[in-house]
Amino acid sequence: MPLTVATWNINSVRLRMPLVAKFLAEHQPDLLCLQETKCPDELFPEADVRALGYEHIAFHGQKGYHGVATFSKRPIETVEKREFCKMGDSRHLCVRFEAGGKPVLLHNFYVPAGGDEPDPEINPKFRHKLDFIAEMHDVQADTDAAAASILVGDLNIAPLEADVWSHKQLLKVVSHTPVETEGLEAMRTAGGWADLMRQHTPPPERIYTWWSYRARDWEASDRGRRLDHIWSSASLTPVLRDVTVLKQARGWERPSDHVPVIARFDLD
DNA sequence: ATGGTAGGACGCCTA
Repeated sequence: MPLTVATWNINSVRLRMPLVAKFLAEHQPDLLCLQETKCPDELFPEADVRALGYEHIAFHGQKGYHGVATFSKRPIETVEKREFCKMGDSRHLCVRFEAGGKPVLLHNFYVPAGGDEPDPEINPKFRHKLDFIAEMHDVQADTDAAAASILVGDLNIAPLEADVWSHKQLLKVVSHTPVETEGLEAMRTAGGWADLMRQHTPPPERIYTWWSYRARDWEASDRGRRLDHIWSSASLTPVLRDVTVLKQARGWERPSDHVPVIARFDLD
């Protein structure tokens, strides 16, 4: 039985609990990391998640915005809920679990979207996004705290040309500007992280995990971006079996604008 | 060049 880890920006966990239930029933990942739960901790639907067979739950939420949560079939220990940029936002959650008899750290991130104007001088939200990525530099893949690390989440950046529907048309659009894409790649390599979604699907093959709500027909126009990511320490790349992007979830009833991404490892 | 949709919480911010 492979170890399976999934990530999904759910855009309100309470509204979309039926979709979470459908996804967990059909795919049964060992761990699921959600972003944009938009749910204060005291209102988190823990009982619903337990009823789906996920007994081990950690969350870091706030009212109205942001929020991350990690569900697991195996025991987890909350390691850290780190505050980035002294903003008081709930955008990170790190848990530890065991796989292959060894401890693994799992970081769940929701990186700021950054607003519309890609200029940090006039747009504080873009400044915040760049500062957030800079602060992520000290989240390292190799630490004394575990034998391996996984980092997942909505990083709100599509780093490669093959991660967007039009590289040229998105060069000045927040999520694909050079300062973001280069910043994210610099942070990823400095941290010792491997981009698992590109291990078996290298460019120029396109990968998207997000399609805007604003399109008349998201599937026909297919103007997607790869904003969601699964990274790991080098210790896990030899045991990566595959990564699946569940594109069909974008067509479910009242969907999130992001779809789940699932990585399977030959570990138990 | 613009505006398009969605969620939380109920006027407007964020994505």
